[in-house]
Amino acid sequence: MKRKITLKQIARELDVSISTVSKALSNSKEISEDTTQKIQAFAKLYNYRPNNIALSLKNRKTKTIGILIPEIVHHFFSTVIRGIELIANRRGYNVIVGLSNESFTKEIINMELLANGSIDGFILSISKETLLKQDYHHFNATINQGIPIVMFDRVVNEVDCDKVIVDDFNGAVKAVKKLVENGCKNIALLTTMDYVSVGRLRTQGYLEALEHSGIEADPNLILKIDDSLDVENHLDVLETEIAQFFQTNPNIDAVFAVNELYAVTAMKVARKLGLSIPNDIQVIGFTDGVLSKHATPSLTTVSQHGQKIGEQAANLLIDRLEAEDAEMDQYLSNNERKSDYIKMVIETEIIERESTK
Amino acid sequence: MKRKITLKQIARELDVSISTVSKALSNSKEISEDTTQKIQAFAKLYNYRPNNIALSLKNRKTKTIGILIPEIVHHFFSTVIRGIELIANRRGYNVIVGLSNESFTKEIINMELLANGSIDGFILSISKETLLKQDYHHFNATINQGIPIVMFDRVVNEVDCDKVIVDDFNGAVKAVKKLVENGCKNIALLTTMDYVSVGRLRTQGYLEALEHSGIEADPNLILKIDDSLDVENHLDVLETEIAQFFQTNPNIDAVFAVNELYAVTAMKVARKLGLSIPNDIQVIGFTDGVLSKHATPSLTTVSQHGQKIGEQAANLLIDRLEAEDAEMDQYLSNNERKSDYIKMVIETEIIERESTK
DNA sequence: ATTCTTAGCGAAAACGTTTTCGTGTTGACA
DNA sequence: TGTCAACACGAAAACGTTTTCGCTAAGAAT
Repeated sequence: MKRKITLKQIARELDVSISTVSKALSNSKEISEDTTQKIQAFAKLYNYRPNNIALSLKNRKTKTIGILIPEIVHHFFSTVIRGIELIANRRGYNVIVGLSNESFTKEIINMELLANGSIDGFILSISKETLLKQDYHHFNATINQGIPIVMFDRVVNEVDCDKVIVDDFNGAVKAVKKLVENGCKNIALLTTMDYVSVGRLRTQGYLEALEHSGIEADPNLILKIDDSLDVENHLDVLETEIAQFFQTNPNIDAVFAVNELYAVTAMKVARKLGLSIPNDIQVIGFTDGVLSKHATPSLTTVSQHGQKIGEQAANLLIDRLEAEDAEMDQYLSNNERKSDYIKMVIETEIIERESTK
Repeated sequence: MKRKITLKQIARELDVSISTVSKALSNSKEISEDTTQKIQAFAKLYNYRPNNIALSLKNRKTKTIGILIPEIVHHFFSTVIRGIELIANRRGYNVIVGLSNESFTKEIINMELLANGSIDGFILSISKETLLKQDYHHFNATINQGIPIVMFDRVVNEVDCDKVIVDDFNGAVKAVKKLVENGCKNIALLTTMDYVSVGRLRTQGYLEALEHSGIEADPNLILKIDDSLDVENHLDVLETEIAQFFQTNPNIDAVFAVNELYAVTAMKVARKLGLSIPNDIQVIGFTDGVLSKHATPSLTTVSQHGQKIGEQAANLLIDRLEAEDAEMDQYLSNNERKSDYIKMVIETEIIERESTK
């Protein structure tokens, strides 16, 4: 087992100073061609690579981005990560991933852990518990420490930073309008409790589209599902709830669901009740994941372009990180270069499949 | 914006030496109670936290694990990550994620990048291209540098390291035997090309189960699908291929598929052909993902326990890392403590759902 | 009064870099 | 021969820690 070789070892071996080795390897013209050749050859032979940690310490930057998300086993979040990783790698950064598991405490712990030098900036999506508590001090604290944050999807006005969001409102509007155009009169909404902002926005979009179409919203056609319990493992609860909903409202001719799971479950339940999709009921879901694509019938969805969100978030963060460098060079104080944060909105797109006409 | 405070600043502020501050904060009894109190109070006030990078450099260990996987938008891999992250966090480690995107070159680049001090060890699953090329020098090189590797799922005998694998062979055997017990006579196999080891093992399990049940394997009932092309975006190709397969083999009464996608697609195609599941055809898939759970009918699968794999892999790696520390303390050379690598096999489990009787 | 402990603290090295600033040697030029 | 620039290299600081070792002063022991 040969440990990685260091500058010091090369220097000793070749009987020169550490500085000389360093300079030679960076092709400084301070060093004679002879020595440079010799050193580079030796370095190549022993496969020398500078130690990242030492560089990080010296440069006071790690070239690493911290990603903090509520859950990784989730199609949307993993596509976002893919987007981040793509851009990050292309621009010379690594990504380190932390999972909050929707927990406020784990979110804080993870942030503090990473904020102590391990990363240059964060890309994150807020956990449900944090949204419930409405306690955002840890975000502001890290920003105050000079560590920039880019939030995506689940964002919040109380924190001043770059944001990349899905146009949840308009996505919902588009979806519901499509159902209206397809002739639906009694469009049901399957949504979550309101504290997750995206759910609220989608609900608002639903209402807006109805109003704009001259249809009066019927509160009976809105089913709010408590997602504080682990729905994935209580599918039966979800199914019976939706079944009851359908039975007490037999006039429903369309369903707009704020996520994929609700949508496919609604389809499943509908068919069990003898309803045909899309003939009796048309369905559109939010989030274009693997379920939608492979469901039978395949599900028309509002695609959020997760990968694009990740890419934009990564670009925003890295832009800001490198702008900071430039500012340092130009002796600009933080006050002069006033923080004008960007809120980037990613347009949604309706992917038409078999669950609508 | 206040940058994070350092030992040096505390020392200057309180007019003591850096050493004193460091010792006081670690409650060394070299320092008087008075001074300790004063320093700790000050540190708390300014929210002092030691700089991770500096610690990493000093201790020559980063307390981070590098994960290298072919693809993140994939239910199995994300559950593995979740398992790794769970254990890693619990044992005081962070995880940094790299994606090879099934590319040999990206795999190498990522490894070299992280191996230069950024991480203490790797947990990885080999990319398809690497498996095709059968070039594993980069794995052996990093191991030789003293960086331990734990491989999972897609492993290879040519590299000497800890491994965590699914019992692909027995999983397939169990699945096919179940189909036989359910009365199926003509069990089809939907598999991939052989170079991905897991596909090969599952195929072998299929053959073994048939033989053991006294059924002669019919080559016509085996469909090898070329997964070098991006199947997800060429679903139609997959569907027609399977449709043809069904039509030329109308005697098929069961399907065993080596992954989830093939299985649900087979179900979809079967139903389009007017076949009923599970009455006309029973289906079992490998990999228990989100598709299986929510398909209609829901799919009976061989669960791989991805999270458990991740947990075991993380434990193996961290155990080895910390064993190294202990060895150092005991002045044991690498030769004495001979590397006896562990190959851990995670048993599969059949999750019965609606696609079988 | 002298020596010995011991408590309490600081100096310095080390981890692996990069970079600034010297410094000695050479050759050219006056 | 003396001066000067250019060349080639080394010493040292800095990034933020931890830890070993040494030092001083005070009190105890002789």
